[in-house]
Amino acid sequence: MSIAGDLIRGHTDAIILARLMQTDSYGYEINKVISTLSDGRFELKEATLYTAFKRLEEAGCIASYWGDSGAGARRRYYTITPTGRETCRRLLVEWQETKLIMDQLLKTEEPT
Amino acid sequence: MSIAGDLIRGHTDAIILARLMQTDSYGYEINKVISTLSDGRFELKEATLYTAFKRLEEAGCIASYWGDSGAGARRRYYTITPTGRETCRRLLVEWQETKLIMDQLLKTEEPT
DNA sequence: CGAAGTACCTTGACAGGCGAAGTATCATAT
DNA sequence: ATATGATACTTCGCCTGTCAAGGTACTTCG
Repeated sequence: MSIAGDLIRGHTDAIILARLMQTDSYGYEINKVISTLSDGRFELKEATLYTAFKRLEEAGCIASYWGDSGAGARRRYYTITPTGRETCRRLLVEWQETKLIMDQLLKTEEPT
Repeated sequence: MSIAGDLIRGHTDAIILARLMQTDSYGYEINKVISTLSDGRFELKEATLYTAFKRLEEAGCIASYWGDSGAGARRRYYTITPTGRETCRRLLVEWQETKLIMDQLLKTEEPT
């Protein structure tokens, strides 16, 4: 992985929820979308992803149901709950804030 | 803390190195600077900070020396090494990249 | 003297990411 | 038939970084 795992830590939930804001989906697909959207530079490992699903479901942010498998194994679809939407919005705001603060903290006046 | 610790996770090293790019400093002061620059919204806990110093020193990114204490206890100053500068530059680039990718991943078309 | 500010350090618990390994289904090629 | 590869989910256990808590030590001020 080009971008280390610790950089995504704390953002996994936000990423997953943001995906589910668009449409219901399932693990395998979400992983692919993330990979695609990031040009292959971000990648959630399966273990990470499914752990996150479990965590989010326990937190009431998402709900799951078994869906039809187009081709291959059965799929467990996830849908975002109202709580999840709210959490997602909060996380998005936090991300915007984090960006600003980080930019401030990382500012250097190193002579070129 | 308004911004959860996990959001900075993986960025601590970058923050510290960026500070040391400006000037030599010591733990207590760096913590204050971070707090000031972020309007009190980011805060590295002491344990985290000193753990990071240790990690960075072992990695050859920083070096330390005992300095004079203006008032109060003795201070262990840290200075950034060439390796540290290089690491810092890399982390800054990674941060820029992370921002772009995250923005991409968090994009939602939620109707207002 | 005692309290408060400055300054550093360590231990142990906890949580999240992830390598690894396993299970199961279906399509396609051999 | 059977093997391979893509699809798809799950669990276990390790590793690493954060942090609460507690400790040490010096200086200044009342």
